[in-house]
Order: sequence, then C-alpha cells, then structure tokens
Amino acid sequence: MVKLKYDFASIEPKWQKRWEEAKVFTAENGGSKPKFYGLVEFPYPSGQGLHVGHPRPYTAMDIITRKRRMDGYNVLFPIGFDAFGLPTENYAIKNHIHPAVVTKNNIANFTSQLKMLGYGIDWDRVVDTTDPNYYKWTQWIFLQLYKKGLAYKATMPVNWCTSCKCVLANEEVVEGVCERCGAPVVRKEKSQWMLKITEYAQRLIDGLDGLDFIERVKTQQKNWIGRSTGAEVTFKATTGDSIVVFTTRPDTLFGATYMVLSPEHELLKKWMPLLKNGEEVQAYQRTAASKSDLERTELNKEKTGVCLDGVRGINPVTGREIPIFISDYVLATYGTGAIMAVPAHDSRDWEFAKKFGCEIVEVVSGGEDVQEAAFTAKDETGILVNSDFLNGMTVKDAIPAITKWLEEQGLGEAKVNYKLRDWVFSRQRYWGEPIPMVWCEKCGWQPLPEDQLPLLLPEVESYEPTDDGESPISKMTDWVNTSCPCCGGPARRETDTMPQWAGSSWYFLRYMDPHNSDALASKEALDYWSPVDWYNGGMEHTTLHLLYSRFWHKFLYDLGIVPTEEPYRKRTSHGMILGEGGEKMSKSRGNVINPNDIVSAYGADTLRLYIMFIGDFEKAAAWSDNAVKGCKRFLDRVWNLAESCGDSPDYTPVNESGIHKAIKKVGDDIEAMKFNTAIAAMMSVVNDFYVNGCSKGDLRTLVTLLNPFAPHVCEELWERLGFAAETGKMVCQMPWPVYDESKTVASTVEMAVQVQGKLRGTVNVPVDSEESVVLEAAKALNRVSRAMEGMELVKVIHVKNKLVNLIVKPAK
RNA sequence: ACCGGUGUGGUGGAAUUGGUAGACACAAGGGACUUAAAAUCCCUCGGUAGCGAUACCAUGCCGGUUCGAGCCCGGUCACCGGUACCA
Repeated sequence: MVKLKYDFASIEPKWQKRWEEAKVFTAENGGSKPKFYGLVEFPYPSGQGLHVGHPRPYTAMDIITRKRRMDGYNVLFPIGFDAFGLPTENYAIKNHIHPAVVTKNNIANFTSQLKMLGYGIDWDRVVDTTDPNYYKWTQWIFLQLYKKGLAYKATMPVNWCTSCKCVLANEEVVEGVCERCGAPVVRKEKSQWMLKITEYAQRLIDGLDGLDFIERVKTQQKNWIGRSTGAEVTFKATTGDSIVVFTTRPDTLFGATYMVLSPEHELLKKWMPLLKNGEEVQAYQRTAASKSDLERTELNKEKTGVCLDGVRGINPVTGREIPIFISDYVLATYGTGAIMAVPAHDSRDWEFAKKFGCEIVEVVSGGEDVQEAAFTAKDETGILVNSDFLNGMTVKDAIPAITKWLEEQGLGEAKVNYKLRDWVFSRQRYWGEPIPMVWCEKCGWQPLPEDQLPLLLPEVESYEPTDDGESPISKMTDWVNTSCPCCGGPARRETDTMPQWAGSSWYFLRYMDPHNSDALASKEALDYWSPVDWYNGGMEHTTLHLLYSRFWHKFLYDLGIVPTEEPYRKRTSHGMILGEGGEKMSKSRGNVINPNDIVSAYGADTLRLYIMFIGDFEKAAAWSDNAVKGCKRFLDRVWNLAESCGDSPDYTPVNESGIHKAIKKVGDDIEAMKFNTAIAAMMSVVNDFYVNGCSKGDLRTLVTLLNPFAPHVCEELWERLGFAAETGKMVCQMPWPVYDESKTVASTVEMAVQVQGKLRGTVNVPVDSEESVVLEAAKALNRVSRAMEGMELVKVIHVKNKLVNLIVKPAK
C-alpha cells in the first residue's frame, strides 16, 4: 500500500458523493426488515447558519441510526426545516427581501452544511414547513380541530410581547418575559384563536406512563399540566348570588373566615352599584390590570387587596357572614377565579389575614399555634376540630367525607383542576401559516372549504408588525375581502397567522410520506413507520413543541388518521454546547464557534468525534480547541496504523479478549448514548495496537466500530485495506460486528488484595480461581505479610475475579 | 419556597451500580528524532512525608450502615435547570 497522509479534505466529499449515488441512506416503506425511525428536532434555518450546538444531537442520532442499519434495520432518518418564524421576517423587513427568498437561501446553506457533516439522512424526504404543499396540511389539521370544537375564537386577556408586537402562548412566557426576545410581556384584551389542549390534559398525563421518556421530561410535563384534585363549593352572597370556589382542602370549610375574588371576577360588575367603596375597588382593578406578569410575581411578597363594603358572603356550613375581598393573589384564569380563605391552614391566606385583620380559626389540630403560622400538613398528623360532624377525623378521611356531604346537600362536588390553559394560537405576524377561517356578518366564523387549501400567504408590501395589534396582512384588502363560504355574501378572512409551533406539531408524520398530495401521509406509510422509535431533542421544548405535538397526535388518533395514540416511543435529551470557558456562546461575547471553520481545519470526522467525546451527552459541555486537536490526533493514529499494519494478511486478533470487549463496550455505549466512553474504548484499542501490534482482522473490526462516529475516514480505510473489494460493500452497509461473551474474558485477571478493607496490592491469577489459590497468592505479597504481622486471620471475603479481603485481629 | 439534577486531579470527564478512585483525553514537565521548529514517538503527572521500598490523607462538608462507600442512609452547604401566589 502506498503511504499517504490522511487528507480529509478530499476524502470527505468523495464519500458523501458515493453515498448519495448509491442511495445507501434512502428509506423504503415496507420490506421484511424491522423498521427503525430515528428523529431529531428539525432546525430553524437562521441566517447565521448551523450552530455548533446542532451537530451534537444530529451526530448522536446519526451514530444510532448508522448502527441500527448495520444491525439489520430498515432505518428512517430524515431532516427538514421549521422555517416559519420571526427572525426570518425581521431580517426580511430590515433588508427588504421577501421572507420566502430569505428562507430559500437559508435552507440551501443549512443543507450544504448538514451534507458537509456526512449525516446518513434520506435527502428525498426533506420537509419545509413554509412550502404550501406542506402547510396545506397544517391548515387542514386546524380545520379538523375547528370542526371538532377544539379551535375557537375568544376575547380574553392574553400575553402580549411589547417588542414582537404579537401575542404569546403561556408556554412562551418565561419569568414574565418573552422567551424569544426577552422583552416584557403585558396583559392585553384580544380576540384570539384558541386550541382546547385542556380537553386533553388528563390524557397527556396518562399517556406518559407507557413511554420511554427520560424522567425529567415526564415530571416537567406533569408539573406543567398541574393536576390537582379537590372540590367546588358554592357559597352564597348576601345579595343572593352564588359564588363558586375551588379548593383542594374542602375539609377546612369550617375554617373559611373570608373569601377572595380575583380583580377580574364577573360578579364585581353586577355588585358595583351596591358597594360603598366602589371607587376604591375600581382603582384596585385598574392597577391589577396594568401590571405585567413580571411585576405581579415580583410583588408577591406583600399581599394587597380591598374588602368589599356592602356585600358579604355566607359560609355554607357555619352559616356565618364573612367578608369578601378582591386581591390579585387570586388568579382569574385558574379554578373559578374565587377562593374560600382558610388562614389557619393556608400560608397565603394566613399572610393576607394577618395584614387585613381577618379571623383565624383552627379546624385541624396537631400543629403549632395557628395564630403564629398556618398549619398546612395534609397527612395523618392533623385531626379535625371545630368542624361539627368532621371532628376527630384525619384530614385524609375528612376530605371524602365532606365532599360526599356537599354533594348530598347540593352545595358542591368533587372537581379536578389543571394549571394547563388553552393554547393561544393566533399571531399578528406575516411569516406564518394563514388561518383558514372567514368572518361573515351574517353567518359568523366559517371554515374555508378543504378544496380551497392551501390558503396561500398573500404578497404584501410591508411585513412590519403594527402597534395596534393587527397582522400586516390586514392591510391587503384584495386578499382580506372574500365571499362567505356559507351564504356567498361579502366576508373577511382571518388575518392572523399560526404560531411557529403549528408546523412542528406534525412534521414527523410528513417524513413518512413527504410528497403525498391527497393526504398528510398515506395510511400505509403511517401504519408502517409509526410511532417514532427514538426522538432526541432539547429540554427547552418539553412544555412547548413536545407537549403540543403529543396533543395534535392524540387528536389525529381520535380521528382515526394515525395508528398510535402517542407519537414518540422514546425521548432523550442533549445538553448545550457552551463557549470556551463555560459561558454561553453569543456574538457579543465573541466566543461563537462556526462548524465550517472546524471542518476546514480538521475535517467533519474530527468535529463529529469531538462533539461526541466532549462529555456526558445529557449535560452542558464547554468547547475546547485543544481537545478538538486531540480527536484529530486519534484519527491520524488510526490512519497511520492502517498504513503500517494493513499489509499483514493475518486475520486472527492479536488480543482476542480485548477486541471482543471493545465490540461489546462500543455497542452498549451507543445504545446508552454514552458516546464519550465508547470513543475512549476505541482510543484504548488503538493504544493497545500501537504497543502490541494488530492484525488485518483487528483493523477491520476497528474500522467497522469507528464507522458510525467517523464515517468518511472509515470508508476510505475500508477501501484502501481491500475490504471493499473483498465484500463488494461499503463499511456503512456491513453488519455490526458480533462479540462472543465467552471471549470477552482474558485467561488471567488482576485481583485486588485488601487487609481490613485497605488495598495492599494486586495479584494475577487464572480466571475463576478458587479462594484458596487467591489467598495463597495474596499472602505471598510483602505488603500483605507486613500488614498481617502479629495478627491472626479471622475471616476472608472473596469476590470472584475482583478482590480478596483479609479480616484480621491481634493474635493472643 | 417547591420539584428535579449535580458536586471526583490544573481541565473535560471515567468508575461494570457496594469491590483496585482518577479510564480516555486536554494542559503541563522531561526525553528521543531534527541544524532548528512543527509533527511524531517514549516517560512523568491527586496531595503530604521519605533517596527509596513505603506510609498516611483524598470523590463539597458532618455523621451512620458495611469486611469494604464516589455509589446506600440521615443531616448540611454550594451550584445548575424547571416551576412559581395554581387555592
């Protein structure tokens, strides 16, 4: 073999071209092999191009799917582009280019970057959410939701981002600011399209049980949905009106000494004329309304409120009149927007009561003095007191007892509440899917007939968002004015567009049958590929995309379109790549790494290897230029090994147990996403080859194991070593090597020798040696005999092939 | 505040889940080759004491269980992520 330098710059494009020509990564629907659908979150094609963060999950899934292919699976590993969204629109506004043009350019750039990294992607299945052939089906799903009563338009206070000039879903508000731009979010009354995700709240919790999701994803989704059980209880007001409250502690009803309504509660309007302090009440309502989410949370240390002067409530069990307050610690959007306050057993109520001088009545004994602090234990420690027929019961028993009693008296009923709220689905921006609805004065909202889909985005002069909260499309009168699908009279189109999360809620289904024009995907394709077997993505999508797409999928399941109730069988998550030094990469810090630079300096294989070697896949990891060089050095060493040992005709392994161990280790580690230790194992193998030599068979195994990680250099070596000619196949088409469990053990083992649990040396003994053999070898060690001087052996602990521990005591 | 997670050399990180702590790599130091540098190859590399064999200490901190604890239990501190007046 002619000695050559490892020239990645020519090797990598060569093999990318060969893979494409041979269509080795094209997935066919059907066949006798078992199917495997590996999915990564498709990128938003930003103008900056691929970030070094992207290759982490992509390389990981590429390794997994490449291995699955070698394991004999029919693999689908697709990619696409989540291309609607604000940054593109903002870039288009600034540079006066149509967002569609910007998107096209960005996708072209992303595509060449992804190809540069050598992923085994089926490029015939690329999906682009801004393609009318795609968003036709996004709109179609919306129409189905509307027809089933799960999409509705409602006027309500919504989150309004002051910078994006757009409404946001609850999931998009992070600590009171916009999750995208960080600008403050304020409350604004707007008429919005909403999706009834709350209807699926319970099923979204229940469905998690059978899924192989990492635990923190499950708990985060459960917490976000926020189920709590309790009861709704009807109180009367002195006006005769009913006030329904929700409580998780109906057992404390006898201790309810006042009530609190949210400032937005609807009864307040009715009562206003009766109130002696109406002005004070209105002033409080105004301040509450003007507070942003951030202010509201910041101010939660100090409770505020106003007592209604003129209307009082009546505790339904004690019959006593109690004051009614309004306070913003009671939220209009949760429960009934009204609470019964039990200051003795709720710390918020206690705090409020102390400030406003309300009565504190103990109804659960077992805690400290309730005048000093609320006693909130819900377990068996508390016993009911001052509660008539509940006296003497534990809290646990009292809750069902009082609930049953309330139901019998017609005063209330058991009730489950969720923190999850309906999904605000309208956006006042241009670059999104038009919502296919038409408003007619006579017929109300009418869905666009399905044969008119896709409803294309109109060409507009300006994409600028407006301060009045109207979409830029609203100025396009030609487009907006239409006829009513119902009566044919004049009507107007909806001018808001869908949020970015719409297109990503079902894209994984489109991959199964991306060119279908009659359906979102054919039944055959859906039946064959569903569900996604393994989905890797970021934790930041846990309560956004991941939740939304589960909701849509369950809905499509109910329609009989998809064959499984849950879309993803397994979900894993990767950590972020940070800049050198551990800070987040950002332009302002100047620590951004461009993958193109790394590829041109070291090659794609080195980048792939490094990004997998960088650390625990699930944890954040800091970039290090030096460590990249270490990975390049490793590939150089592999290359040199092939150059120097490749001519040997011998296929027997030089170190049989070593190579079998490595096959097992690398395979197991890929499955467990422990890529860093898989690579370390291969480095050890190479180090061993340098010291002890290697056969041609050893090289063949090494190249096959390394192939999913560094596919280009492995194909090149496979060819140069003659294996391509020998097998007629590329290495990526070869079966994964099999190891023989019995051959993973060497003939001798090194065992630890301890005296009193302290290490005193090691001995080399044949595998599975009996205790007597090990003991004899152990006693022969100098360090052992010294430690045992003047001692007598009382016990031996022998762990086969691991250690022997000699327990001694002073001799008499 | 609550829920989840993490804490190991100068650095990134290993440790088969209770059995030789620090694999693998980076950085650093020394050596070989070289006119020289780069590249490559070889050696050293947790701490203290000792020329050395060796001994003692060491996985945030304190205590416990065990023949044996980075791993299990109780307590405590620090950092990261999520939620946040959800009645």
